Amino acid sequence: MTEVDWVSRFADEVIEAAERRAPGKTIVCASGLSPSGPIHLGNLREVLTPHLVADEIRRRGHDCVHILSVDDFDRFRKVPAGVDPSWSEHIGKPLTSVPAPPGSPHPNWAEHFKAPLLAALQDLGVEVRLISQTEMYTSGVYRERVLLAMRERTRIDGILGQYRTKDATSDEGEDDGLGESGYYPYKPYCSVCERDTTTVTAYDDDSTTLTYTCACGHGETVRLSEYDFGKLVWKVDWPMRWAYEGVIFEPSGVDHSSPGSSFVVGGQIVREVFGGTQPIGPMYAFVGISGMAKMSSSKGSVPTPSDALEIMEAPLLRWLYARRRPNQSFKIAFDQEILRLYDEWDSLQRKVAAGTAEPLEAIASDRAVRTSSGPLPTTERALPYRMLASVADITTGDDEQMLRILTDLDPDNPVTSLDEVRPRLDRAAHWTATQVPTDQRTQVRDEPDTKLLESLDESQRESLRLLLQGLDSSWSLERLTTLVYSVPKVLAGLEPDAKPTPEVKVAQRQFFVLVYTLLVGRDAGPRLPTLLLALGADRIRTLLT
RNA sequence: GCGCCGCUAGCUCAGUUGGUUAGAGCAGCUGACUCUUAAUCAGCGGGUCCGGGGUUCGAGUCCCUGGCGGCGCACCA
Repeated sequence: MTEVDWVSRFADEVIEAAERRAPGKTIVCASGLSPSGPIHLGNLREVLTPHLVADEIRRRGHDCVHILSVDDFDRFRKVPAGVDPSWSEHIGKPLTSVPAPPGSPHPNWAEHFKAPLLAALQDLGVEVRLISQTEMYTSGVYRERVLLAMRERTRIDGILGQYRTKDATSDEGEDDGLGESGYYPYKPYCSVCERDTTTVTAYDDDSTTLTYTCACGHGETVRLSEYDFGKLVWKVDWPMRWAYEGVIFEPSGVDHSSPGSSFVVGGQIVREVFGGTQPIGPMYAFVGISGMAKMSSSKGSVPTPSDALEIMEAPLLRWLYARRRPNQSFKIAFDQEILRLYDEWDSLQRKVAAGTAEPLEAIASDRAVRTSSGPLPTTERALPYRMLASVADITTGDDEQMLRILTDLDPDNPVTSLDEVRPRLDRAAHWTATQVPTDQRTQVRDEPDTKLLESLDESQRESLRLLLQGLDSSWSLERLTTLVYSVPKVLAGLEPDAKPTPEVKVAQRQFFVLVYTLLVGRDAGPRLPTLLLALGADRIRTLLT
């Protein structure tokens, strides 16, 4: 078969471009993230898209590195809701110079948001070479490029000018050489207050002396060839890094698709100023969330990769990103949809095992379950997520009870330890506990429904009596199953193991509804024998009499 | 105003360089099942491929033009 997915197509393109641009050298795929706040599932696409492509390139035997640039040298822009307003004094400082939010174990703001992402990436099997922009700038490795950009500032200003649309006539005055109003692609952080509330007032190419004033009152003249506390403005910074790292592939969000956006402008700057080439850069669409029980967006609590990994296993999350082309938006299920999603995944795994999966499906599955370094951890015994969620629901996640129920499930091949069904069980339990609305949780009644009990007719009472009578001698999942189905038969005068007539079937339904109503206050619930087993005989007696 | 993306079955999406009767999963319907992991299995029905033009022997696919929806941009990173 010659079916190819989007990952493979990009890999073709990247390998070809790499051979043209830098034959024999390690292929560079790149991602960039700003740790200015929680790194959410949309940002994950910035990492997973190059990851999948890089992984495919490696699978084909090429040298390939995936770099992850962390823009931790960006300025702290605003204090998010929920953080002490006093943090506003840090606005303008590099993210690595801002203290982490209160209570965080991390040394600074950037670390605080970066750490959980790195943990998630590890779980996802994503291997990257981390690059801290703070380290890069302050260690001076970009120095030559910074000086180059300053020397070329007029050219850069001209390029940027081509994309400026706002009343170009008003304050336009050929101000190229005029110190104060001149354009500088570099912004120093103030050496006293650490903020970027600075203005460059003079620069001399030969001596590289740069004079700036800061809103804090400080002002000084430094030698840019020695001063490393500052950075290129974003639209110049990005192309500079493309050239520096030799990036061949780096996607970007759709917000970079506008005219005059950094990706478009960057393409011109990297060519004309840095003598580099623009990477292949698909735009990826946004990732939405379905469900996410009542998380008010005003609180700014958008789900992160770590949040997703608490309710689903890593291969499943990888699958979601791998099976859709980058330009398609998709949603990640935090609501009931996840049950369907897991069903679909399990069914796909069965098809793959049987060799009956569609080629494209099989490819997506393969990208989800392994990387070029090997397979991702899986659950040894992949019981249906739906069932695990149910078991967690009625036992409220109690290990002992869950094990008992799971053990009784299949007596011929019993679950002997919860570890067999982990980590999937933990994901399902966590989902049940955190995402299922309380009105959909199984809520076992505290008190008997006396009103309903009193209104029952004689045959209904008799059915309950028969059930209670048989409880003790039927205390296993299988025997309880037999018991609950036999009650209506006996009531109809048939043998307990008689073949059910249509009338009996109707009676069974009604009986089940009655028991469900009395136990959980609804007309349906987890499979009845399972529910009974979970509740225990005493509780059942209390509620049914 | 400008730009990017999307529009195919009730829903979520496949549909390869244009090529026979447009596919899948879920949902739905029907049936099976001494009988239910909030099931399972088998089968069935279901589409003006957003509208309108054009190119072509042939268009879901290419071009133009409207519409609707999402996202973004205007010297911010």
